[in-house]
Amino acid sequence: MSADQRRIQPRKQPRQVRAELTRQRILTAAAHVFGEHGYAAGTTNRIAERAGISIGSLYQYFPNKDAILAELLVRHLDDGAAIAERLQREALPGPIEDIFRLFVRGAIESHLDEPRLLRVLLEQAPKSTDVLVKVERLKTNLVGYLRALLDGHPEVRITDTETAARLIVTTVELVIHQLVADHEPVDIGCLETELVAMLTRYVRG
Amino acid sequence: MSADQRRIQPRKQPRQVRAELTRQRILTAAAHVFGEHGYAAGTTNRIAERAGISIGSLYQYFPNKDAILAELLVRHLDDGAAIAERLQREALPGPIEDIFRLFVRGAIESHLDEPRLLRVLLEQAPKSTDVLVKVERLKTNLVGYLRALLDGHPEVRITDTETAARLIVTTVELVIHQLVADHEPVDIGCLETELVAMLTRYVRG
DNA sequence: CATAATTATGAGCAAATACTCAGGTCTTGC
DNA sequence: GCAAGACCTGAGTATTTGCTCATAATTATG
Repeated sequence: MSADQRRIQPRKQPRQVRAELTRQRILTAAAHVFGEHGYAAGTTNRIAERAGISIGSLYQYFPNKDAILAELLVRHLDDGAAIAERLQREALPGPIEDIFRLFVRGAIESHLDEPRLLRVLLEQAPKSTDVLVKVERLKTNLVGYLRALLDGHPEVRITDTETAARLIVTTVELVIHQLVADHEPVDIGCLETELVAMLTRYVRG
Repeated sequence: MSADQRRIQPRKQPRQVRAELTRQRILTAAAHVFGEHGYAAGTTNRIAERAGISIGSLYQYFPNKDAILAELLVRHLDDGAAIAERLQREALPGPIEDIFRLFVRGAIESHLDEPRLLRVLLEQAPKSTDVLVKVERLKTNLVGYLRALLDGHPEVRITDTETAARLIVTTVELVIHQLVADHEPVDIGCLETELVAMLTRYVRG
């Protein structure tokens, strides 16, 4: 397939309005197609067709197929980072349970639309170093914040806060991915309640 | 790509010893190649090359590429089912913490070798109805067993045992998949300890 | 209105790859 | 030792698909 991706800028910059519009149409179509067919079967021609443009136009805005999915992933990561930042401002000192609830809600919130695409993003996304760094940065940020929280909160009775923070972040992320994108419809409310309960009782010892 | 898979039996049956040997060599090679390159880039020619046989021989034992991965998945599922069955016999009435530890250890145990392949299996495996049924059956079995355990154990103080059982099974499965196949080496011992602690405190209320 | 710049088109190329088949080699059974 | 069947071979086929490029259409500029 491909692994190079040496051409970063497929063209200089979109300068007209219709150009930016076409770009958006491509990304929207790609989100649908990748979510529907997966990455391998989500062909560029299909994306162009769904976007209502020609295949040539598509390649004027993206250097290759990987770049399209990477762009979608970057957008999702930026959304996640924004939510995480918001949470870190909102979460005033209070019961650890409330903080966890905010945390879990934020995670659920950012995965409600387009769960199928999300799955593709995280499972089959081409692992360009550029994007991987961004993923790692977001995760490290979350883990660091959570660890500081665990260290400073009076309710918390845990020694290995490093491992605990990682476990919590990983658990929330994965469980939500799984259950939101799952075939069997799970009640989101129940899930939230139980997940928060699990985390709370865990850290309170 | 492919989605048919109408030819189930590529040939009647292996009747000589070398035939069965070749079959094994193909599966072993496929496990390596899929684990190394992923499903899409794990070409049948590469598998044949690694197995030291010709591409024609490969297609005498498997009707198509999907079938090879499906066979690997079925084997892993059978292993998992065997371990689960063993656990359900071993786990005598005792502290819930000990039971969870056995549970977690069993899960880790069955994912230690070939973690990369495991990832491919679960993320990119072709979802033939046949295999999906087997996955669902194993999961339902585990959830049912765990729910009965939660319902009957004196230490447990949880009302929604159905959701709890699902949450626990999902969490253990996903966290272990993630951390075992992860790039960053996480201490398995720490992980086991914390995971068991989390589950135990969760169900004890 | 004329010229240049930007954007759009889509037939077709090159490469990759799942899979076939005609014809070999090895094993078995008598 | 000799057929008959089981097993193996690998060059080649058919198809898919990411992507290019020559050309056309549209928009900006002066």
